[in-house]
Amino acid sequence: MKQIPIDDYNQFKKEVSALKKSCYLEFFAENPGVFQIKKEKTISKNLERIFAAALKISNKKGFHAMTMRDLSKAANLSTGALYNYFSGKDDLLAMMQRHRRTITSRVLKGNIAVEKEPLNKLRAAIRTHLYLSEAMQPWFFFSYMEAKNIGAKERRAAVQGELNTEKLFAEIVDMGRDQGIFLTDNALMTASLIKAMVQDWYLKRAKYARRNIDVNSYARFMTAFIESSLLNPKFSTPSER
Amino acid sequence: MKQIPIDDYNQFKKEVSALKKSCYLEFFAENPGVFQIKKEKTISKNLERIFAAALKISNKKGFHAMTMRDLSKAANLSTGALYNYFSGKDDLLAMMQRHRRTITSRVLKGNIAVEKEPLNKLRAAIRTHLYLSEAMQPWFFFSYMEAKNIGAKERRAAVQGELNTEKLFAEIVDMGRDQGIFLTDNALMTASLIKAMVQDWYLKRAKYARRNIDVNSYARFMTAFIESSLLNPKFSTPSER
DNA sequence: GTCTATATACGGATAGAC
DNA sequence: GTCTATCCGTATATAGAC
Repeated sequence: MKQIPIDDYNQFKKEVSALKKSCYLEFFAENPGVFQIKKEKTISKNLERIFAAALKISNKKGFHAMTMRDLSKAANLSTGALYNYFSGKDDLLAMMQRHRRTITSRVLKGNIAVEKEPLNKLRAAIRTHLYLSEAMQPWFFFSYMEAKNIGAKERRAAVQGELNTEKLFAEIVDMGRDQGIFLTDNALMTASLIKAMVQDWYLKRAKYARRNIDVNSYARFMTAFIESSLLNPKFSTPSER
Repeated sequence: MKQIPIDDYNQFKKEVSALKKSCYLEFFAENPGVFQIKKEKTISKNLERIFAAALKISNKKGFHAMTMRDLSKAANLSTGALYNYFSGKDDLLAMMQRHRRTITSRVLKGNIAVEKEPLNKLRAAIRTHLYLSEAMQPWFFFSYMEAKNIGAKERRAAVQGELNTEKLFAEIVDMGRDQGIFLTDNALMTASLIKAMVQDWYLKRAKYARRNIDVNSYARFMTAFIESSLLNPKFSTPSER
């Protein structure tokens, strides 16, 4: 997975946007016959419209409350046409969950792997997660809120995805502890708390927007707060930026 | 509001249980004519069954996906009888949201007011919030997940309730900073992060249960993590417990 | 590929007996 | 107070024309 720079949000956003599109096509290539549609161009364009509409409506009143009529109107496609892109509402939900998970996993792993020092890894992990959930906020909000409303198999995948993300954080904290840079008696619990904080960013987006706190301010504050708790004073470095 | 002790969870739980029941009766007394029911005993017993059933089903598959038939079966009342206790699904949802908010606000404010020192206030606030959301976990999970699926007026009340809770934390941090005990350059942001961490407790209950982390371990770890970040080293005290 | 029209089922709410 | 039976709107999904 190629790395996406994490010091410039605008640059990051552009690359995520490209990655999203390439994932549609990849999915299309890997699952021939799932769609009744032939042309890549058509499918890519319409999937994007469908997803955007589904996110907008679901995040306002819930996926289950969104009707196919709602969706067809917002996506500018008839209800009949929608069924060329997914086999039913459940299927649409599952597709969207998978799409978000795939992108998250790729971007996170890629960006963390680039860094070698625990402290830099931790900073990269936090900032990448924040940037990604900012660039795809409706997707993250949707995934979180609708996670329980899917079939058992898909739900297990969703839970597992969450645990994997947490594990990424935990491994970094663990490594830092082993090197004496971080002080903690429970790396996994530390990771849980960090995860809670990064999730708050996309779950309470409106609140932070009202207070004029953008993703960079949030990243700076959160990082400083965590490092102030976690860093071994013996190794203290000037704080980031 | 009388204080509920926060060093013993079992004791706490018992008192919250009593408070819950008294809130039903209070609501009943304050709104004569809302219910078609006459006897306090009947209404209290059935409301409890209805709420319990609604929480169980909604938290599994979402309030909107729960049908009146589901609810009637789980509550052991016919669909017709249910309408003696609320005027429709929307009304039920709103009632439940209000009930949770009322209790939260009373208990939190009461327990914080007892303490005078910022550090003790902070510890009381965190532990009370954790204990309360533990004793009423299904209620808190429900309120969070269904907050967006209600009418505009009720939603404003829900958002305001959240902000009030956050403000309780922020005021404590502010006071501590003024007294030189806490080090922070943004009390409100600190409160937001603390709130994100206490919320994680009731949102990811299953995860922590699987790891054998109970509410007391969580409280200890979280408190230690925050204090390690926030406390002015000049004033450092031996950590709690 | 997309549309309109429609089959079919399901859910909220009420009527009226007991 | 609670039940059963039922009305009626609405939702998903499909059929078939273009």
